[in-house]
Amino acid sequence: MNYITIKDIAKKLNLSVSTISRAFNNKYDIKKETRELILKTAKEMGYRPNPMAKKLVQKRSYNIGIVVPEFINAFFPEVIIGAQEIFFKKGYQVLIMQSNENYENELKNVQALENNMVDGILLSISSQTTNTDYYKDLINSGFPIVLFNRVDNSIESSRVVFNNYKWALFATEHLIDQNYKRIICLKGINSLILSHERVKGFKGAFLKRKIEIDKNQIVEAGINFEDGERAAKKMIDDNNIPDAIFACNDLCAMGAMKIFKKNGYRIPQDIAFVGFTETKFAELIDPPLTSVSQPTFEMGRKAAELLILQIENKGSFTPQTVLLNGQLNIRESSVKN
Amino acid sequence: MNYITIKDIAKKLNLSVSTISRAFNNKYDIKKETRELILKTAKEMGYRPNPMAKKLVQKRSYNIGIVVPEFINAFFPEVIIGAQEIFFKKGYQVLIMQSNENYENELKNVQALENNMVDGILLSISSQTTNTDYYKDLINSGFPIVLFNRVDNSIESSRVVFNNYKWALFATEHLIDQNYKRIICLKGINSLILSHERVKGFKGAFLKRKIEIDKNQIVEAGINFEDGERAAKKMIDDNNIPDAIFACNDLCAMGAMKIFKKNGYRIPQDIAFVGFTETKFAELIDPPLTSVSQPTFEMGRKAAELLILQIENKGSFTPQTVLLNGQLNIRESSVKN
DNA sequence: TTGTAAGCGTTATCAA
DNA sequence: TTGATAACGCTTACAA
Repeated sequence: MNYITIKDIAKKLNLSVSTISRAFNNKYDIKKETRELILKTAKEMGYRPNPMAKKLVQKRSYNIGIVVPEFINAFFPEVIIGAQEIFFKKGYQVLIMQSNENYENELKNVQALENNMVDGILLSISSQTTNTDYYKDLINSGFPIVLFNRVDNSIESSRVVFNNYKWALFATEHLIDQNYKRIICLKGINSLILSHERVKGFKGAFLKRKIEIDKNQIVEAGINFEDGERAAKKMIDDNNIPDAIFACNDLCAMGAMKIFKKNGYRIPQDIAFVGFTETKFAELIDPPLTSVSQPTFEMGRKAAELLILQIENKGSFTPQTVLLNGQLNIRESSVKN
Repeated sequence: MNYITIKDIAKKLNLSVSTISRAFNNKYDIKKETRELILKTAKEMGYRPNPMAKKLVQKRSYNIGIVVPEFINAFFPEVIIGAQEIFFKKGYQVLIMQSNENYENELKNVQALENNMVDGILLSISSQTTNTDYYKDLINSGFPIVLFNRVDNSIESSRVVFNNYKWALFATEHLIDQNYKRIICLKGINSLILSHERVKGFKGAFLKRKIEIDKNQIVEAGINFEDGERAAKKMIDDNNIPDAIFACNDLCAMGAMKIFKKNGYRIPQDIAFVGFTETKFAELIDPPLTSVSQPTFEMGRKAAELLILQIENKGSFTPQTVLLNGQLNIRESSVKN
């Protein structure tokens, strides 16, 4: 749309293009008045620097790639907003890709971003990603990658993760404190580290309180509504009814709640519920669901900062891990009055 | 990461750079064997074209901007995925910005995208946007913009919208057919055209069935859960209880449902409910909510196609409007058995 | 069918 | 403090 270049400004002011260029990058010496004149004229002429030319000569794309497994729950969009906030301020553009929880897509996305010469990538791996060799090679070749939320511990990179252990422990303690006795943990997706950490936190709470725990207290479920429904149905069929449930995921909790309610169980009088990864609906359902909320925007901001740090200090850089804290939002579903 | 250029290939094969370039853009004459040799060698050498150089000389950024009002509900993320699918195939990168339902942000986003020299913008205006002069000027200057979902009819551009009128009419007819008599419409955000269209559809159904309609049947509510709660409370306080409610938004419907349920009303026996803009939770709540679902991904795809069309046929281009159809998902909330 | 060379809009080196 | 000029990697007239 805009064809005014530094050449045009140079011609108009009878200066050289280098002077014009310098006026915009105030790291060089230039007379104050000249500089002001140039800036003023540029504005008048409606000049806008051409980012492509700049990128070409600087051999930097100022593009960042973000690869997430899904885009439908509010979680990742919120992380992305947080990250974008930081990148935008620092002059980076963000290219967002989603893998749809599929490893092939994920790999393609990363490669597409490489082809677009992004300066770095923020990556949250899909639940189906088991082979991370490509990412390891990429990192070893010096390419800046920061993992967030869904990480693989065998990859040596900076990472931003939620303290799943600690908050699962707190959530479980909350149930123990309410004097619930038969507490069940609904486990999330098996392939994700964060699922295991949450289960570990669940166990940790019992350990801390010196209460014995039975392995039947851990039930494989999943992260979807249907997974919770299925798990609840099985408990009812087996006539194995707990008095409290800690679900590793809100949706799963909500599915189980629906089935129990349908079968006449009252919440929390008969069965108490605690969820994890607060969704917007936690407080809207009946009864409102106690859940652990995560600092999504903060996660994005931190990840972005780590990546920029790495990009701008290539070479002298050691991977860092940021562990984020959350909040236990206690609501009716877990409190007998 | 990758420093192999066409020069390197040229040197290695004793050819000129132009021949190499031509091998990759098969619109020029070039001997088949040379071409194949070049492609093979390029691959072996690990050559990747530098997008910045290409963009600089072609004076095209191959960047597209998408500006949405929010990012939290699944609606816009899904539209974006659909759009990205098309753009990606055609070699465009997508820059996503969100205005947080704020006009100032929206304007800043559009201007930031202009500065990044995007080739075009997909825009869905915020609920607070009343002044669209900037966008009109931009369009008049020849800049390709396609509006989607949240549009302003005074802007002359291509647009992709949902047929709100038609589907609100269908949804309302569904209630009339069930023989509900006192039907209320909960209206959405007043500043959005789509709210008015849905109300028009509501009225249209009565007109079609030759049933008189009272203006008290339209109640100002909003699009949030709390808006629905508030509206329901008021009806209860006023002792003005309908036997069916058509809410212009699922969340609003769910808020109202919660209050009525809490006050002992049964759904659908006492009050039937129909929502709009299906959320993932429509079928998960109790009872499952009848709602109109929209083709979100399709909306993104169509908008992307229109924008590409416009970008690639600059000059000879007339704005088009695409009107999308949805689906009425009938569930328990609106059907007495 | 291939090569030469100018040019895209910047930055950056060197000289003045 | 400023200017001339090469360079970034590619495309594209024009020439051969």
